This record gives sequence, structure tokens and C-alpha cells, in this order.
Amino acid sequence: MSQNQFHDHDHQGCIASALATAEARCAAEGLRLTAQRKRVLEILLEEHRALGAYDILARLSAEGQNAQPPVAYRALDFLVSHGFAHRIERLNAYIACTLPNEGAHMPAFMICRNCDMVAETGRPEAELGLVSEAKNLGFAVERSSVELEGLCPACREARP
Amino acid sequence: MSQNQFHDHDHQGCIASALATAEARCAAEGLRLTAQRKRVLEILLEEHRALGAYDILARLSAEGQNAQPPVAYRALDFLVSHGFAHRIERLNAYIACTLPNEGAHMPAFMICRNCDMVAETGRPEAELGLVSEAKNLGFAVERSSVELEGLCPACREARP
DNA sequence: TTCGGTATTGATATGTTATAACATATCTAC
DNA sequence: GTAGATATGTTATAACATATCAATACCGAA
Repeated sequence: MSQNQFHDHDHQGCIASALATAEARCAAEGLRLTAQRKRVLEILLEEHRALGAYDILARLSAEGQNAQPPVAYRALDFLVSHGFAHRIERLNAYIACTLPNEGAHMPAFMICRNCDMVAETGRPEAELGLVSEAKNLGFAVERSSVELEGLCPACREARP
Repeated sequence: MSQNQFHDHDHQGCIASALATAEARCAAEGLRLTAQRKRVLEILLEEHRALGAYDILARLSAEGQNAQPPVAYRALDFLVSHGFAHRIERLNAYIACTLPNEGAHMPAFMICRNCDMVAETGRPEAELGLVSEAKNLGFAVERSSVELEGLCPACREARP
């Protein structure tokens, strides 16, 4: 996948590759990528945007499964805790990780307020700066959430 | 107030000073710090931690006001949109700004997962790095949310 | 192989956070 | 003092998330 999430990309390939990566990592780490978990990951990858838990439930129900809230939340917990997906706090929604090879990491997200597109990016030096600043204050960082809200390139052009 | 939020400080003075700042800024900018908005800001300042909207409603109800959800959310929207308070996405909660002189700004928060303490900090170069990285990708940042979760100094010592 | 523990799923109920919608009151400028 | 804008009161409901407990599937050890 391209470095720049805003560009077009080979979507089918990106889905297949992400699934393969998840399966490989689960096998390597003794995790169980069960049918439910895999299906939820597939849904996130297909949509390629942030989905609420109830959006996922709706998809599952449309497929004939009588899916109740815990079904989605359990699968999402698994995917998030192992780095296959991320929670977007700002949207109360979830998105497939675009860098699943890296395992648990500290991503940053750009969220378009117009089209709700979400792009993930690494944040090399910024991350270090924040964590070390916290460390100086005696605070031990374990997880981080960095979310930038604004206008994506497409929406900037559409409504300048 | 001290630079380091984890330290003790003059709480009464901090409340009075923050309220005075808010009143001065509202006067200067033609904003209306109505009784409800002021009361909600006072509650946030008194607690000096992140409060959910329904925590605030409970306080208001205890004071005899029959407060319904929109009462809290409207006051919080006002306070947040003008930089007198911040929303902590991770906690679905709100906290008084400790740097209200600066108007709208881009804060970062450290959230203790053990005691729920929230400390606000600026983030000089990290902020610039993130925003400029986004700009390079064509994304125009309008707001940001940076939240670090971990253990505060006190909780690190208590359970090492 | 079967036993027993652990992890996962199924199902119901409920808790928590946030907003829609519309009526009324208050302020401000003209 | 009236009009327009802003703020508040009130009811209802949408949207997001978890607790609980029973049933089943998986998996390693005896």
C-alpha cells in the first residue's frame, strides 16, 4: 500500500495482503483468528474507513447472523488489542490497521470532517518527543491516541 | 499554577484565577459567560479532573436544578469551543483548561489509567511535526487530540 | 482417548453517553 | 418596542458499550 493513504491503491490486493499478514502473525504468536474475528477484520478492510460497532453488527445481520452487540465488541477488542485494527476515539469507531506488520504501535490518524475518511500515519520524531516529555514529568506512557481533524485533499478541492 | 500538573498547587487560587481569566476573555471577545456556563466551568475547576456530562448533571441536580442532558452538553460545547475546557476523548469526559489565557490551542493530555488523573501539557515541537507532516500529505489540520495513557508518578510509586 | 481447564460464543438485559426536536425565554441592536 | 439572534427548558430517543451467565468449542496432559 502507498505511504499516502489519500491516494488510490489496489484495494483487493490490500485486503488480501492484510488478511494474510493477520493470519501469519496469529499463527506465529499463537493467537486464534476465529471465523468471527476474521470476518470483522474483512469487513473493516473492505470498507476502508472507520466503522462503528453497530455498523459492523448491521453487516453481520445482513449476512444472516443474529449478531448482538457483544459479538462485535469482542471481535473488535481482539483486533485492537493485537494491533490488527485501531479505535478512533473521536468517532467512536474502528478501522483496520494499515501497518499490521508492526504489531502494537503508536499510530496517528487524520480524520476528514467532511467525508469521514481516516488515514493512518506513523509519526517518527513527534512520537518520541511526546513520550520523552511525559517521561520527564514522571509519567509512564503505555498507549497513545493521536487524532488530527481537518479536511482531506479531496474535500479541500471540492469546497475550497 | 505549576508547569507540572502532577504537583500540588494552590487550588482555590487556581479556581479563582481561571474564572477571572474566563470572564475577562469573554468580556473582551463578546462571549456570554452565562450563569449555567459559569457554574459548569466552576464545577470542572473544583473537581480538577475529567468529569462526564452526567457527573456534571448530577452536581447540578444536587443543587436543586432539574438539569437534563442538553443543559450540560450545551454548556460544555460553549466551554470547549472557546478553549475554556477540553474534551478527553478517551474518557468521554471534560476538564477545565489549565492554560485558558491562550485561547484555542492544541493541548496534549496524560491520563493515568489507575487514578484517572488528567494532566494537560503543551507540545511545542511535536505539534509542529505532526501538523507539517499532515500538510505534506495535503491534509489541513483544524483540530487535534493527543492523549497519552499510562501511569502517573503517584500511581507508579504506589504499585511499582 | 478422554478428562479437565481455558477460551470463545450465544443470549438477555442494562448501563452510559449524546443528540434531535421543538417550545419558551432572554438579550441586543435598531 | 419590535425583530432577530442567542440561550434555556423539556421530552424523547439515538448511539455506543458492558455485565452476566449459560453453552459450546478447543487443546494440552494424563
